[in-house]
Amino acid sequence: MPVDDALAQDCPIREVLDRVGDKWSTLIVLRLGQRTHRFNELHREIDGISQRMLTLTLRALVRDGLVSRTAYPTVPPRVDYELTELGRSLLTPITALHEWAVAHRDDIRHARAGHDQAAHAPHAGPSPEPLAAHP
Amino acid sequence: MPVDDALAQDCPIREVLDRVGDKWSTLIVLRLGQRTHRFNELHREIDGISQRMLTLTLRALVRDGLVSRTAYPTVPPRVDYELTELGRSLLTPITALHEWAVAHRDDIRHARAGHDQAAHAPHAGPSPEPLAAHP
DNA sequence: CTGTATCCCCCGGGATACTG
DNA sequence: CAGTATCCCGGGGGATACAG
Repeated sequence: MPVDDALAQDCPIREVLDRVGDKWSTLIVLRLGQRTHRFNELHREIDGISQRMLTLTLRALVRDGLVSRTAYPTVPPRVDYELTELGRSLLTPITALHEWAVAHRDDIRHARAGHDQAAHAPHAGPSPEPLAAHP
Repeated sequence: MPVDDALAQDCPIREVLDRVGDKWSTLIVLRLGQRTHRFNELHREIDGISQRMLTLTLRALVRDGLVSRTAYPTVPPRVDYELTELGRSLLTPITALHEWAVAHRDDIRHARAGHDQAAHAPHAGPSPEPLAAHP
């Protein structure tokens, strides 16, 4: 499929990005990629997530068929969340993304540092502006 | 590298997700993966993006060393944006993500439809609740 | 053409309290 | 334990106008 289609307005990648895009979904999927988790396990392990967002994000993931929810009618209640096969298949690309992040984190750090320093420097731009006239 | 590290609080994937996460960055990178673009070309081709967000997102991408900006001091001005090598390397994982999206868009659609229908159905859940007592 | 500067609204999402 | 229900604030981001 041509990439152009992916860039059209109603393209599928937008839907996916709306899921992968929010950090919580991705972090949850990565966690569940390790093993099945209970609600509070996720709550404890994913630092900074609020109960509300954990609930909402899990609901969305279940709705999209990426995560399965199993409730045991015991007291106290127990609910297990685990990746579906679809969810596990998503693990592949987001793991690739994760690996890229790890491999290039320093590149980004350096780029930022260099860029910020250039901005604060007194003057004399690092790159001589290209000169040209265009039609 | 163990995935656990990626799930720690200050993990690199969070930084990356903050970039890839917002839909605009990814769409811009995909566009620039095709070819160099001028400002207004991106503005026209990326449906729905505001001038403000295009500017801000491009600035962030340049700052992170993913995109290079070349301004020609002509009148009218002309500015070219293109992926750096780092940017092109990012293209690989997000293309993988894109391909996943294309391959599984229907799966998600169906999952959603099924889930929503089950919610609206009069009664009789589709999956018989598992019964068990746990320690 | 390529931005910058403002205004301003909306809602994402945190904090807190309550329930089955 | 596993959620729901409310309140409420900040800032993300659109619309618009202006500038080099």
